[in-house]
Amino acid sequence: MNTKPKSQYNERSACESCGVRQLCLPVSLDGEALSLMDDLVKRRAPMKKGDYLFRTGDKFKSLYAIQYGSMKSYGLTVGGKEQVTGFHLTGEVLGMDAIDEDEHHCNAVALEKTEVCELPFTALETLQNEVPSLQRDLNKIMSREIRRDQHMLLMLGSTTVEQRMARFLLNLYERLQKRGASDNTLNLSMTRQDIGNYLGVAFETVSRQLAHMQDKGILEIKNRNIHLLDIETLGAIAG
Amino acid sequence: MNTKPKSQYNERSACESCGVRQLCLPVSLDGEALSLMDDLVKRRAPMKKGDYLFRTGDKFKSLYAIQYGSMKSYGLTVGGKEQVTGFHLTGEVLGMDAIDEDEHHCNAVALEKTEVCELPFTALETLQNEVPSLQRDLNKIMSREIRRDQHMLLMLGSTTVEQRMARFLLNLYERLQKRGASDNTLNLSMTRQDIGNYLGVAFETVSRQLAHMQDKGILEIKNRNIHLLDIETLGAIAG
DNA sequence: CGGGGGGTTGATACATGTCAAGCGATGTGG
DNA sequence: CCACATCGCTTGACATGTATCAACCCCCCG
Repeated sequence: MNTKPKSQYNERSACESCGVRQLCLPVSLDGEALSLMDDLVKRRAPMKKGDYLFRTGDKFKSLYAIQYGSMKSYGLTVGGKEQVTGFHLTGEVLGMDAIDEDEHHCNAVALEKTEVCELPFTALETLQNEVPSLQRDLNKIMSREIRRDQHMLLMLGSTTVEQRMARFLLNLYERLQKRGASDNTLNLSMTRQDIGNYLGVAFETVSRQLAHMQDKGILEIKNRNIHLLDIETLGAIAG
Repeated sequence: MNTKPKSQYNERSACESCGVRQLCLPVSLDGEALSLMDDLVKRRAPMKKGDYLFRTGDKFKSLYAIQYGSMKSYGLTVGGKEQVTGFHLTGEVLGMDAIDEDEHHCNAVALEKTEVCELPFTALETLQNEVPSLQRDLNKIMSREIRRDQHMLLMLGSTTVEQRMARFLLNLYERLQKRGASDNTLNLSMTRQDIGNYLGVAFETVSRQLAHMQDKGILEIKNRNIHLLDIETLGAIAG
């Protein structure tokens, strides 16, 4: 049904709503280039909680930009245990780890109802040749991902669990702020288990740390909603 | 003295010896492109232990490829404490975190006598336009860096220190193997303190863990030389 | 309504951080 | 070239934080 040229316009809307403009920011594309870009963006059927976007070993085809929802990525240790490597929020790009060896090196699974835009990579590379500014943008997006990961490393390097927890929460907070969140509430889509796995602590410890922070008046817990009350103190704990 | 065109040939040699061919691998450049590439690579004076390659806030100008030696990169927490984010060995590329916002976000300091090649980034981007394969290579290099960092995250996510230690050692081992190391000896250029900081444990614990592994016959410690005796067991501990 | 997964909380053992002392290697200045 | 100072490393003792096991509750979903 979507074979008519007009359908491209649908995709274009899709693209814009999925935030390609935001994602690629600072996107320096002019109208024409943007249109070319829009043409290559594919929509994907919405995923429900637990659906996989890709798995370890899958052939690399596309980058994915999260339109709404959230995902987690994880690898398996040699022992076969799950090891969470990251959480991905609306507006962020996944799959860049796969460019090098042409296959994915982690599993990406939706934590809630989630929709992504697909950016076929060969098309992206071709377009890169025609539009130098796109090449710059892609470099920047990848650079940002590198910085994000290194920031995480910095986060996890702390000795005390309280610090890691504080840094984790602040990190989520900042990422949401960047996306235009107005209030101080984090709607965690991941389980305590995921958080603990990610931070390298037992999930009971996550629970206790949160409770402790609540006691100190730093935040308020309502199931998976964390309302941050005292961001300054949280920052002080983070170090 | 080096103003004659011939001097470019020196630089070319420099480039090759610094491993641009290796670094950019799979480098698909043909002779002409490689020559262009060589032209843009700059040599840098050797650094001695403690010299800085760049610091947080420095304007981003170049990527750097380590010709020989090793470096560590670290950031500062809000509290002003050092937080090691990575160790970089011969043949690896630094500085990619800075592309996005045009300034460096960490400090890079030599851990021993070290020499790097400088790859001025604007020149690299220009050349990228002329040589599409270079663009692919750069994408791949950045992708590899992303994967490296995510692998580290996976490493640090474990609860037991023994595991982290094992993963750390194996990681170094693998990186050296890739660079053609033949024996199983790690010549650590970083202090126990750096390792502890990086792994999020007290440096005394690093010391004890190593001693413990030595007791079990997994490795042999001679100051900063770690001779791996039983890599299988080490892998089993790593999980 | 029942079941199950996720979350909290408590008790206990153990691992790790911290403080402290001493050792060894390295480099510097006399 | 040696002596000394310094830094890095190891090892011990102790207190504390965290993992682990277990019981229970809550909420969501079927």
